Amino acid sequence: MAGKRERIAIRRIENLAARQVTFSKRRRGLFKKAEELSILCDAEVGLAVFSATGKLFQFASSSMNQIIDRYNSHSKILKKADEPSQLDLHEDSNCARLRDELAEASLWLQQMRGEELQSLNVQQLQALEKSLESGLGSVLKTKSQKIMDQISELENKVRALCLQNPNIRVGNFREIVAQTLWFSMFVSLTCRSCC
Amino acid sequence: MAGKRERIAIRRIENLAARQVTFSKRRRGLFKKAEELSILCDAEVGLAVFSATGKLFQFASSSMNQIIDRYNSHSKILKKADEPSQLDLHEDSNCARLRDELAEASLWLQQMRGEELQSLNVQQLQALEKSLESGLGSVLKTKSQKIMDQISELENKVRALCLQNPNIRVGNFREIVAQTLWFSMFVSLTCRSCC
DNA sequence: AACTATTTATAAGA
DNA sequence: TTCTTATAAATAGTT
Repeated sequence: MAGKRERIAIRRIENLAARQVTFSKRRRGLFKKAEELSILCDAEVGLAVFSATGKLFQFASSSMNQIIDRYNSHSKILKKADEPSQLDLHEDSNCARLRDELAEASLWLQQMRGEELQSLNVQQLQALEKSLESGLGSVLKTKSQKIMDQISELENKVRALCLQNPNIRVGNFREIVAQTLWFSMFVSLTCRSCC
Repeated sequence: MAGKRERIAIRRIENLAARQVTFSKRRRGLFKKAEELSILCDAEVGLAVFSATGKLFQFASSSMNQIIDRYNSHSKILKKADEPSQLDLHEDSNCARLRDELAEASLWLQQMRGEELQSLNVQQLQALEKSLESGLGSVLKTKSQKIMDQISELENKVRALCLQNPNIRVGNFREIVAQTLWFSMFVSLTCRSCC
């Protein structure tokens, strides 16, 4: 019949076939639990497994590169005074400062894009929200202005054409444009908050 | 008596305390299984877990750096090979590259804050707008979640107090809180988009 | 942190 | 490999 199961000791399985079967089964179980942990507990999880034959299996709740980046920035802090890496050995203080500044700027960028927010408290989130809203306002204003500029430019071109061609009257311009697809697109781009 | 256990759905545990307990339990289980797999099946295993609060937990059957190196050399085949690795470059050019990246990151930050927008065209402004909106959405979501966590934490504390003090009924909690300044603040912070 | 009723993972066999 | 099943192991809810 099926499995009279016994507990096994945790050491290398000598039999190749058994080792491969166990690898396949336990690998699936491990990846499943990794994913469950990331979902249930809102954790970022990265898992890489190389089989004895060299094949790579991986799981990442976000992306493996993002997790490796986060890992590096974390462990960099932990081993500040430890053995300096090859890069750090020849690095002058100016370069190190650049690195710190870049790390800080990157974190800010990530947070403005909505990542890495868990370490912020409610007040900090509130401040970030303000900043994003203000930035969004400026962007919308600039975009509208550029679109209006483009419209005036077009208007000038049409006016110039009209001077050469008396069959078209300048006063018609807005009406003509209003009937075109372009104008409705402009409107939808410009007035996103009001309509 | 102890645990009448039910199966749970695999999605984010809303209650903060329960989430933390489960994280702690399942994390231990996951790391144990990762180690067992590496020993039983002679595999190289690397596992990194960031808690929702940003804390790092890791396991590596050899060393994490070795595993990251091996991962990179594996996945490098899949990626475009024209990307110059920072290890291949001399320190000076590495430092110069840092400077460039910092300059670019700074410009991005400025632009997300609504400065230096004149050099962007309408399409780029549109993309920036999308990014800001998405970031703002995540920030709002995270903020709401943290506030709800704080509320359930408070709720748990009140519930505990009620158990010790029979004069207060648990059912009154929301009504009591609803009368306080705090609750109205919570509501205004949480429901900015709906009210 | 401990306790257990249950669910889940899996070792061995088919 | 895949399925089955007895059993070991993990863990959800409680204390």
